[in-house]
Amino acid sequence: MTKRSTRELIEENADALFYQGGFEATSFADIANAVGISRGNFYHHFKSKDAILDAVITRRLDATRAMLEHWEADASPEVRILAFIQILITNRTKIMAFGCPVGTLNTELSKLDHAAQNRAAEIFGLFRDWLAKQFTALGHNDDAEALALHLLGRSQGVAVMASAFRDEGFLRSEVASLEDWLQGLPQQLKTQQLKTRPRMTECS
Amino acid sequence: MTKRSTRELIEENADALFYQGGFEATSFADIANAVGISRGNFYHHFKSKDAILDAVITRRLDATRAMLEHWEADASPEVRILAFIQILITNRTKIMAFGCPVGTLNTELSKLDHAAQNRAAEIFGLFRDWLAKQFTALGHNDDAEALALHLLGRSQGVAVMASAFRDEGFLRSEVASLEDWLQGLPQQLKTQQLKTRPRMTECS
DNA sequence: TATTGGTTAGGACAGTCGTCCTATTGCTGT
DNA sequence: ACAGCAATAGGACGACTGTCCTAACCAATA
Repeated sequence: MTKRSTRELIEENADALFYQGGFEATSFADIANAVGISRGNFYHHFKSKDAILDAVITRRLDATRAMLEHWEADASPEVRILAFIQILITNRTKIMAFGCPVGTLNTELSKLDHAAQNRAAEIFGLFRDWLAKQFTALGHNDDAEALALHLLGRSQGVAVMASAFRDEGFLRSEVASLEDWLQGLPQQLKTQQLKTRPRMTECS
Repeated sequence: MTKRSTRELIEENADALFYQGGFEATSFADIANAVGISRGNFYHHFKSKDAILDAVITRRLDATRAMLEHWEADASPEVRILAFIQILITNRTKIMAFGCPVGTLNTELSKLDHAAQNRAAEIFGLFRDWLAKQFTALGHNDDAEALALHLLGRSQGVAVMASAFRDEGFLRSEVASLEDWLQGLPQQLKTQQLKTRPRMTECS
């Protein structure tokens, strides 16, 4: 395994701690303790708490770009959008415990009136633009961005409610509903029909 | 105007500050300063920060019950559910700045692993049960609760995204989409047809 | 070997946090 | 008028915060 630098270790641990406990509630001491270094050493790599937040957001932006690029290898726009929807299932345990990393960070930074909130929203922007591209490929010329935002919003709602109630059944039910919603969209240029599969009870 | 007691003033200010800045980021000094009293006086009324959080949650539970009871005066279940959807419009400015008070509090308390998160989720529970009652009145015997949770989740997603992007157009578009979703539901026992009205561009 | 410069540790700093204590004020009932 | 008690003010407390400083280490180079 590649040995990661101290700076990378700090970013990794800060990323996880900000997700699990929130930015404000996570202290320098928490991060330094998780990495196993002194606060002085920490300060040698990041000169302020905002600097580490900035690095974490950059890290998440990069990770998101890489994930979206990876999904581009999928056969059709439908399958790519389904890959997005499926992350709710893949990350369900963490989502039920801590919510969506993107949504909760934006929510917190909004309340703190933090300057980095705009950069955090860019992560949403990446998903929005990528999803809009997929919907455009499905023939939605005028409403591709609206569809992308709608899907993003639905996902965020699922994360918030599943976290508040710790309700995996609700999460799975809403994912099934989203998949049906995608399948039911009018698709002018649709080239490939998804095979139908059994679904859970749904409500829309 | 009725003169409010110091305790009520504390609860009011703490409620607003917890909403606007978050629970963790709001200090005793912030609240005492907003009310205009000393920290010592504050501690005479609430012996810990958890105690004031508990009072704020109780306050929100009571306010929610009162609001739901008030909506019961509306003519039909459809109109009552529409009243719920319309709070996104009514509170749009605050929602775009601070998100949904219920959702953001639950999100924060989840991350803090705070014992009061269960009580905070009860506020969602009030909405869920009330909405389920309305859907049941519309003839949805089996899926009333699923419909209620779906609508709650949709609303939460709207709040998160509208707050992240400060996008009022998205908020209004999603509200219109929700109204159409409600109107398009199969309603076995529907007694009154809503009059159609012009809608914004929507995406589902 | 001597020097350099990046890395690390650990403590100092002022400020703030939630909490607690004491003294004083002000009202109420007798 | 006086006793009693709630309400209020203000400061002390230890712990923790983000920040900064200095000294030691360690590897590479001259």
